[in-house]
Amino acid sequence: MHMLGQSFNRFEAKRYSEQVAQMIQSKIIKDEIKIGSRLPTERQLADDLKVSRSVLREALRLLEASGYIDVKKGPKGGIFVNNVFHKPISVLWKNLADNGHITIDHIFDVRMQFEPYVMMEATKNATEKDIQRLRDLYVDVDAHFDDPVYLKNRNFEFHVILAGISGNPILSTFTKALLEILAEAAHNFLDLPFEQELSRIHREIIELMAQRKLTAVKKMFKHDILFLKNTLKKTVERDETHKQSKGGER
Amino acid sequence: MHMLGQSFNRFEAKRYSEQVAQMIQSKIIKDEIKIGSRLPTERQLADDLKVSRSVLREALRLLEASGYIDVKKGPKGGIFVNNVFHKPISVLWKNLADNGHITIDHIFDVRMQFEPYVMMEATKNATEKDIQRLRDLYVDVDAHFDDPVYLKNRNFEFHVILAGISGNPILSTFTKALLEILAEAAHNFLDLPFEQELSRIHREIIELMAQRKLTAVKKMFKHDILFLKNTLKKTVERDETHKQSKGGER
DNA sequence: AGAAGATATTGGTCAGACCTATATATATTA
DNA sequence: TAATATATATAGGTCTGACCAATATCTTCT
Repeated sequence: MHMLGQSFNRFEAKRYSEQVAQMIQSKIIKDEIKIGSRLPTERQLADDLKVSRSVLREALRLLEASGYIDVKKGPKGGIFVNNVFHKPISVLWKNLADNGHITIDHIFDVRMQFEPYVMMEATKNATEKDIQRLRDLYVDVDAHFDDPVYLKNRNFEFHVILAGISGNPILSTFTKALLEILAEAAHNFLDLPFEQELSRIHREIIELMAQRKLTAVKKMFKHDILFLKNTLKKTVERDETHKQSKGGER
Repeated sequence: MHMLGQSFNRFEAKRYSEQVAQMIQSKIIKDEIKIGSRLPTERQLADDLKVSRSVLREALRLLEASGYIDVKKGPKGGIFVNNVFHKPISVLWKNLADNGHITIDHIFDVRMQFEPYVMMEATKNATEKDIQRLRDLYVDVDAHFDDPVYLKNRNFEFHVILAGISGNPILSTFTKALLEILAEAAHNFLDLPFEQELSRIHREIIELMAQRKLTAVKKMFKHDILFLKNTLKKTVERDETHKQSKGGER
């Protein structure tokens, strides 16, 4: 690799892989590469950037770990750009939860601490368009009211969009990270009545937001989180107790 | 690679590189690999794990991005394990701050929101040993009271230790991430009187903690953060104004 | 003793081969 | 005709082995 256009970050990064990752990241951030688009193949990209495929791949691992891209195999596969703030901080985070170093309580202590703030900021900043976006999220929900996966995805997305409306990229990322960790810690818990109730609460929150009822929103939102917490704790604890009967030791 | 001991995460991860990364990560977390120790060379490790060096290196990039390891060149170089919660989330985060997508305000909005909570939890949970650890941090500070770098490191470490005492790994990681981003956004601002004042505040906080004066601690801590914010904002804004005279366009 | 240079160690990069999952088209069969 | 095999091409995943480059340490020369 001779030179990647310019130098980055004041002093040039050490490895080519880091430079490549930062360059692609910059282009994504600056919207020079559209979200959802597919980058050239590994071989092509490596060639374009004048680096070996190994270097390119190490760069991809970085971008992937930070959630900038998804990589899929096969034809119609490739390297896809996705919304930065819609992706987990790192695959390795999940492992933390799985190792028992992060508990449900840890997660909810943090959520209770700063998601209501996210909620407040979002309510203050929300434009009519934002509110509409939230409503749209649940517009087809009645048609899928028996589909737990559909509901779960909506309910997840709700929090992500909210963080986005807050206008603070850090909040977006943290929120997303927390939800990802939570999903892992809760062993991807899925329950229809539970998701239905969450949808109901969320839609109620949206309308309160539309009316800018700050206090009510905050109260409802805390209710939302606590409801989630209690349900999950019960399930997970029940799981833990039954664990002994399962063979897998790891 | 035939099999890495066991399978991970319920369903096996896709790539070997991810499996390797998770395996090494697990060993670090379980303390089977000591912090500070040096892993075998890339060639040796790849050989041990029955994977190619390429796969091993992609795994290293993941671990590095998540702060689990440091990699240095040359003899006496190699792969070093470091404290997970003492390292930045990712090199790419820094780039975000550098691109102006994350501002000082974003960072401090978040810090103000949840670091006081960290402070509270730490004060509640702190053992005598914890307090002593904090005092030790500043024990040699008088001898280095003219050394801004020394002070800066202590003041940084203070917040990290505090998050550790809180007992919530998520808070630790977020705190560290915020501080790393901040350092980048503030262009590694360094000023002697400023660091001296921070040291003073921190030592005061430690003594208030020792006496479990919750309210006083919280108040002092907020003061600490706001002082930091205001100082930084002034400096950074001044920097921004002078920017035009600098040639580098990037 | 001190400076200059040789050497060994370890990560960094490269090139090219082959493996594997998967979407799509084609052929086969009920 | 419609459902189901089977072939094929695409794009990532893995492997090998070579060579480059930074750096700590030892050696040699002044």
